[in-house]
Amino acid sequence: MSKRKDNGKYHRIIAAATRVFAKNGFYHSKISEIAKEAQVADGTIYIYFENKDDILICLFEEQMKAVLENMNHQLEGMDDPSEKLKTFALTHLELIEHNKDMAEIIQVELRQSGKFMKEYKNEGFLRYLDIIGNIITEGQQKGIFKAQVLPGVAKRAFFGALDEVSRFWVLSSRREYDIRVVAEQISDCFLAGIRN
Amino acid sequence: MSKRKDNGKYHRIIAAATRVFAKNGFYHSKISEIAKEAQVADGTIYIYFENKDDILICLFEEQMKAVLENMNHQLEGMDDPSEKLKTFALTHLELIEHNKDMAEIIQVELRQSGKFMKEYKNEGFLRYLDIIGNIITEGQQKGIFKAQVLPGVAKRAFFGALDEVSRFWVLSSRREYDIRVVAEQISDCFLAGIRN
Amino acid sequence: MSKRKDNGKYHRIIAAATRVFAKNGFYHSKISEIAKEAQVADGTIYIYFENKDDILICLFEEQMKAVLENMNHQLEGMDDPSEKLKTFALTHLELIEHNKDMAEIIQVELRQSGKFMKEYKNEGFLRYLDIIGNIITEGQQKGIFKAQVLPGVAKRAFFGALDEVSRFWVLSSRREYDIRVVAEQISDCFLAGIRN
Amino acid sequence: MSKRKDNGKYHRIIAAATRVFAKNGFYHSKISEIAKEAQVADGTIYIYFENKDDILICLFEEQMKAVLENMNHQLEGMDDPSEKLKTFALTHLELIEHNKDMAEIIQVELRQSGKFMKEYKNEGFLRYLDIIGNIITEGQQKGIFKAQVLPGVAKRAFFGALDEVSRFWVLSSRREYDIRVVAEQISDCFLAGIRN
DNA sequence: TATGAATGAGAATTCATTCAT
DNA sequence: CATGAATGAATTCTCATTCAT
Repeated sequence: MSKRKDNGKYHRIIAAATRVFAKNGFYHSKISEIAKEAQVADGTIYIYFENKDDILICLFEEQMKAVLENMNHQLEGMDDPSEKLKTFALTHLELIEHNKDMAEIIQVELRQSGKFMKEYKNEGFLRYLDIIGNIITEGQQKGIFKAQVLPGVAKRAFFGALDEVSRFWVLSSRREYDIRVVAEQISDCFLAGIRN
Repeated sequence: MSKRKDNGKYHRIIAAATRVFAKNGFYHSKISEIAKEAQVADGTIYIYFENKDDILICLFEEQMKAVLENMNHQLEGMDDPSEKLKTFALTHLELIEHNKDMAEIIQVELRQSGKFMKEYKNEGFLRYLDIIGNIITEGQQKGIFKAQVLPGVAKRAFFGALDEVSRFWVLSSRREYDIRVVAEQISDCFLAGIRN
Repeated sequence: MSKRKDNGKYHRIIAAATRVFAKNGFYHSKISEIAKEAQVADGTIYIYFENKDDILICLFEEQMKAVLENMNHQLEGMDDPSEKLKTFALTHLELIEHNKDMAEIIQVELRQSGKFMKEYKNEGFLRYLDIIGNIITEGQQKGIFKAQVLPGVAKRAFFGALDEVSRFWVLSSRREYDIRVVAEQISDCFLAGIRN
Repeated sequence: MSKRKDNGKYHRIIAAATRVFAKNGFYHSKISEIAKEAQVADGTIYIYFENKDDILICLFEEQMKAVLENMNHQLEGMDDPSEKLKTFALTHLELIEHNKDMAEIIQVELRQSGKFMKEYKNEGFLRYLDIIGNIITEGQQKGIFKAQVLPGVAKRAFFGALDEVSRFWVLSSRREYDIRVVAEQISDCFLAGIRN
């Protein structure tokens, strides 16, 4: 595909941007800093990305793809909806723990509206939410979960609980509680709340 | 640090900024637009605020103060921790519903790290969370809530659930579910999860 | 109209741009150089002009207005179309001689198409041409000039003759012929050509 | 200075550049667009041309050579200076009509000073002008044209008249008058003006 | 010769902030 | 206190040119 190098420049830039955005925030990050971090010329970035915004979007989609695959892989072969939710919670928090930079960007930067989010239909995220929604629906069909629970609300509530807990994690950077304990508390509570 | 020599101007600027920030996002909002919206000269803003960041912080604290007062007022005279949590949920969502601009800013803009959050110790928010924490502790002391629940985790989980649901609200701008139903679903589920 | 200075900044910028554009050509002129030449900050230019292109357009229109007024003033009170044409030629060349910078810009820069000319309907110039056209028509009505001459062609031919001669002037910067002689040669030849 | 190792590539680039420059103007044309239009790699252009400026210069000289040859060929065998001038006018306008792209570049782009024209001694053009000059001198020697006419001025006036008329042609793209009529009007007028 | 990915100098433009009035 | 014209630092993005293949 190329004559000269190309030593994974695309991914090097994504990786560099992840670090830089996490450190400074999107709006305080300079293209030149990302370029330096990626060991690439400023102009090179514009070969691989449309503009600064595009880096953030690609970064997010790239990551969301991996996150979705990983989550689906973890849930594969599971039958019990309750177990699935527990696994979801633990997997999510572990992910956050192991990708603090990424987590911070997703939680903090990508939530910005500023010509973002509003127009950018965040499909990856919606599919992530739907994994939870589907588990809940499945549980209701199996008669395990209360029928009156609204999956559209519950999936957001469950995700929101995990997210807020992990935001605390990411931003505070001190680990007050063990991740397994936190995951358990949240999934147990939630399950107790929706189980018949 | 900002001179609060009222006159109306201070609050007019806060109100204008709320609208402008909500519309464009913090980083895409211009001081000059806020000034125009507040019917004030650009320079005047610097009499009442240190700089652009300061507007956002003041805006947030001003609002947080009101939110806290309102919430405490709603909970005043209540005894049953379960009722309190239900009231918290409903009050929070009603607040969001009636202050979309404000809600968007708090949820979206203030979460930005970019030289924010990290240094800015968001005490108002922490006190808001502690209202939930205190209710849970109280419930545990009364033997109503499970003792093994960690209030530090649970308060964030509960808030996170409400917050994610309301973000959906704010950003989507369509009202798929009734607020009272949503509040009930979340508090019922949570209560079922932590009650003995 | 202003609190602080404003010492003719608009015209100072126009004047500076005239010099800078004439020296470097439009595309090799930097805003910062114009700013320095005008003793103004770079940003100040954007208070008075939309962008770099706008400077050139305003510069041209400003000048065209003056040129038109001057020409109309010179022709005022004249009756004989032949005399008028002679006066036009002399006035035009004198103008060029006294405003070399301006002349160079109009002749060279403004002719650029590059997103220019094509869209920018150059009304000032058209009105300038029409002065010639009207003189010719008038002469034809008076029976002095040949009826078969097409004013729409002749006005351009006459102007083109003057223009090409003066381009030579401007670009060569050496004065091979006296301006009065040149003006006379051209108007005499042209008049001999169209007179009955 | 440019290697003319033909292959077709050299002329393909010239032809592509002609189209691209005419469409966008020199400064808004990108090497990469010319390369694409010529079906050649960007780098290949630098094998045949020194730099972007060089393309324009070569383009111009290449064209001027053809124009000169064509004009000399048309005038070959003619004796009467008047006939020659008429032929010059018609040939010139026909050329413009059949090479609008080329015409636009010569008229518009090449007139730019921008580190051009001033240093670039445009010999082709001067020789083109001299064809006119020589015809006039010849006519004067034969006693047909007025002796007091300055050939150095008259050649520019005649060319300028044709040029301005054809600029109108090129830029307006609508054909208000027939080319033969226009050529006739201009040469007739000019001849009437200089003939004894 | 031919290629086209990579380079990086360069410039236009923005906008928070200041300060003379 | 209020104003808003002026400032100029800061940053994105472009594109001619190079050079390893």
